[in-house]
Amino acid sequence: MTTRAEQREHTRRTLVATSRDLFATKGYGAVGLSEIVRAAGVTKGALYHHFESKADLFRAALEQVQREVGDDVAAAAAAHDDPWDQFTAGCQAFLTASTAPGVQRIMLIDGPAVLGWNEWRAMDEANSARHLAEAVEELIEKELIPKQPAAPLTRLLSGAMNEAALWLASTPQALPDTTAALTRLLDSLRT
Amino acid sequence: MTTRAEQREHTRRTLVATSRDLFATKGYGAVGLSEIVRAAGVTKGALYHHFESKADLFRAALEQVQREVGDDVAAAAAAHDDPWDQFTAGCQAFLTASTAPGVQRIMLIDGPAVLGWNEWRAMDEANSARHLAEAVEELIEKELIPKQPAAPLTRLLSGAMNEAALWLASTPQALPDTTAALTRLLDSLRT
DNA sequence: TCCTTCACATACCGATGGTATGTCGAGTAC
DNA sequence: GTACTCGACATACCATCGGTATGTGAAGGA
Repeated sequence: MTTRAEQREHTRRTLVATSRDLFATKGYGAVGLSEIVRAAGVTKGALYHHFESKADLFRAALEQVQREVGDDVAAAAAAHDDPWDQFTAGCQAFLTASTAPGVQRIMLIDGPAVLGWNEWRAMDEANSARHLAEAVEELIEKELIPKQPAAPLTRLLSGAMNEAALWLASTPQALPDTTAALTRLLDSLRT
Repeated sequence: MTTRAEQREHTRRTLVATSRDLFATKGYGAVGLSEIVRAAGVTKGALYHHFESKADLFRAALEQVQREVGDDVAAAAAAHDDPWDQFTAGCQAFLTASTAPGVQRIMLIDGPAVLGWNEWRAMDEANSARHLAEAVEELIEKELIPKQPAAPLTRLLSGAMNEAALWLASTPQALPDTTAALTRLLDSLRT
């Protein structure tokens, strides 16, 4: 026998997981609710019992993706002691994680379009991009990077890596050149 | 009396112009075809006579936006003789042009989502971002930037500036800090 | 045991992107 | 100048979509 809370959690999880797959492979606009509920084995009633709109369901999927990427970045950084090594390792880990299928489309393409850039940014900051901001702040504080406001530089780097990840998705053979270029860029920032 | 070619060109222009305004202010998904044709003073028949889908109309609007931005960048670069000055002036011009209303949403948010990243990239390369690629190649060739493949660095810089433009839209007071950070980043690349 | 509540399922709605067909005037051949 | 063609739309229509209102049966507290 399954308790109600278990059942609830199970349905919600399935909904997020299946919609995430569909959103990632076909894009938000090309996926209908009917397709989602069919693949999840529930009805539209269930969907609207858990989420208040299609965009709200997408938001849940996006949050999951961002948390996964954020965890990957944090884990890669934690493997080093030196702040600078943590920083570069985290950046490379972000590139790798973002190139994985099931991430790109949701996190970098449809995210801003569906939720609006401001909300997307807020979520990004709260999850995956938070580590980048903290790392940059620390490097500036320890003067491994010239004293300057942290936020603008963080955004520049975040944008550069986002774009690189998108490019790698369609040009995977450019991975070595791209990581090299990123490393060169980061190194050139050093004091 | 108006010739047929004139009439044709006129309706097409108004369609692109009005839809561009609507797309820019409300976003692609939130604008209906009925709203577009009403604002343009034509019917859906006319729209589908000129464009084969809503996305195709968007494509025309995007192309217009990109060309304008590209022209701005080229003009700013042409005002200088030194290659490095051309480069930095073009980058700053891109930031300014992209921050203008009626550009951001279409070019940076909805563009990739509606047309897919690959097509968006191809259009970007063909129009506004072409100048950046050429500038980077020239700088590398003249060894003002260390010898390296041009494409990856171009993408990193393009992404950084796109993100900066989006950030400035919601945080206009950060303009001086952001241009400073960009300048610092570009300078640090120099040989 | 009863009865409320919750987790859905069913049935339905307006609006949307897209299409098929109708219309009317500008161009063209004679 | 007349007749015919064709292109630039307008009108009418359709399937599907996101979203809502209502029904239902089982869980779980009293």
